[in-house]
Amino acid sequence: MRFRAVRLTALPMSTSTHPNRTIHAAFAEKVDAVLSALELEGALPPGSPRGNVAVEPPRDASHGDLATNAAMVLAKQARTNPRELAAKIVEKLEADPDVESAEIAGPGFINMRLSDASWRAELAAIAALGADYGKSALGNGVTVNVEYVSANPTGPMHMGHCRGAVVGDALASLLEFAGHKVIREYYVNDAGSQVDTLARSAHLRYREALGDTIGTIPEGLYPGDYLVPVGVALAKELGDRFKDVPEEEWLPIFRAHAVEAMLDLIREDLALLGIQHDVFASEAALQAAGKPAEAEAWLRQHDLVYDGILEAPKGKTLDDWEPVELPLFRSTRFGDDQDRPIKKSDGKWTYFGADLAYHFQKAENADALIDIWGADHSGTVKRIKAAVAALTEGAGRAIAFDVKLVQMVQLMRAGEPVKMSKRSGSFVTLADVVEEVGKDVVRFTMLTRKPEAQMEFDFAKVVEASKDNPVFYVQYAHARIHSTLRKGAAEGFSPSDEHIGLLGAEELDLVKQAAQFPRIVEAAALAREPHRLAFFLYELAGAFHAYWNMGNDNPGKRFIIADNPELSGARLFLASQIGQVIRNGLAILGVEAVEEM
RNA sequence: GCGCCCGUAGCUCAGUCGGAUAGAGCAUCAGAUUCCUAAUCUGGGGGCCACAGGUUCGAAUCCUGUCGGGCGCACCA
Repeated sequence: MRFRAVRLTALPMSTSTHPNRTIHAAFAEKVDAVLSALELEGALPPGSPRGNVAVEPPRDASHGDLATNAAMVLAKQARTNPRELAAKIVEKLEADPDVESAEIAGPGFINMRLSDASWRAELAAIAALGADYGKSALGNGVTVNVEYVSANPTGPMHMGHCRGAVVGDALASLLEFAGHKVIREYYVNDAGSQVDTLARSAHLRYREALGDTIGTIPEGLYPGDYLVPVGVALAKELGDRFKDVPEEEWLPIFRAHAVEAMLDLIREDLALLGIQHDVFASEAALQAAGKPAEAEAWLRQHDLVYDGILEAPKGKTLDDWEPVELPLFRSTRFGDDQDRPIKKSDGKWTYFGADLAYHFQKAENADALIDIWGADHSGTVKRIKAAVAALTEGAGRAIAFDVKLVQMVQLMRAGEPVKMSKRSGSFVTLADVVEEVGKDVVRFTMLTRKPEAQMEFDFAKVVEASKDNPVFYVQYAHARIHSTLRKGAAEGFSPSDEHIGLLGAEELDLVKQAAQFPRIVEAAALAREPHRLAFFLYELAGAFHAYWNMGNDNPGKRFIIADNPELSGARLFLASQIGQVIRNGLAILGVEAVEEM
């Protein structure tokens, strides 16, 4: 079976993966080398699996810079107890000039302190890599298709779409930064009954534009004003020849026009958030190209689609339920609770029937798929996972597929919920919110909670300029760094790595915190959780502000020391690199790193 | 009735493929500060990680069950 791409308007540019070795990766390799040496000496059986060996910063900084559980994980295989094995590991680690100290703690942890020189080298590495600092080769060029937003093209975007849009976009950027090729895709549901409703609503506005009195918009049609200009445009372009003719004659034409107009609206809304998709995939085009039929034929051939009758839903009474024979996909074979119809009794494809073919099409151009959905679609996750498994495994190429559910956002205004009603058309649009609070606030706020948790979005809290507001706090740190650099320049000081040997423990603590960035990027990418970056940035900003505050009481801790150009240069260099890391992180989240506030 | 997500401090939330004494902000309490590196600072108290079992050197984290909240549950999208 072979599907061709439908309207694959653009292929993503390949991201340059930048395999830079971070300090954490370098020390993980050192530990690994020690273990290999121990194998050669016979202290460890050769080929001991090391999958569970971790080298990471301990939770409690007083334990040192890095800790490893290697001795505890491998003690059993070495037929010894963890502390004894740890002693052997420690002996070898201590021989490394970059290891200041290595100690055994608790049940067999090994705590390491790294030399100041290695932290200074990491600081220099941030400067050398600049915007590339933190990039990872983790993704290994694997192409990931991230499908997000995919709102029905029946009107402008409202706040219900916003969280998924931001999370999806940040995730896409994160994966790119971590070495993946990414396709940002939007699935356009332009084949269902909703776009027919849209077409009828547009026709009404068209008649209105031609002078008909339309009165109140009938129940079941979209009442929003945004269709008025669509009607005007249609009247201008088509004249009055579709005014009094049967629906069959104008519906497809009006539908196509209206959908295109709505997509323009949506693209504008997305642009306000800084979001741009690579591909808008049309459901109608997919169907016109016969993709669902191809999928059905293939599935029937493999006994994965059959004609059957659905059982009546349990725990719910439906007055008009009657048994009907439909083509059903055997999703139960892949863990779903029920087989699912791919066609309706009128012969048209169900949403699922088309979606199944659509996912297979995506799988043809990518190695892994991610869908970002609203939590109200949680019930359909199993069936689509089943479909992807059936189609891709059947085609001999199993594809990693992940559905991320994004919970609803409760809009609040000064503690009171904002009422939204779709029926009356009084929903809060995304454009209104962005206009009121700004793109950066919307994006960052949406990323300060894990997506699967419900969240509140309070207009009042979110624009507050204080340290209680994470967006402000992080941006302020960056702005503060730049104002310091400006001030330094005005006084004749510029950042320089010449004397970074002058930086002491408190300054290096800042470096240690910033040096976590590459790890956080990888962990967030693996977990597909961009919000981890937001928390990291908040903490890094906090550490920077805390250091800054020391300068209030102790002028010797300020960045600019008038009579000490060497130290000033080194500290400004430090500040500049902290700024670089904040900038890199904010760039992934799509939030501007402002230089002034 | 079934499925998915969630349950961590008074509140809003983090918590690294299982790791050491479970963290942050708000609120509260006690101090500092009115200087300019504006849009505060330092510190304290506060926890049965919903509950009960299980897995193992070790569980907030994994598994099972119970309770509570959200979302969804014929061919809609």
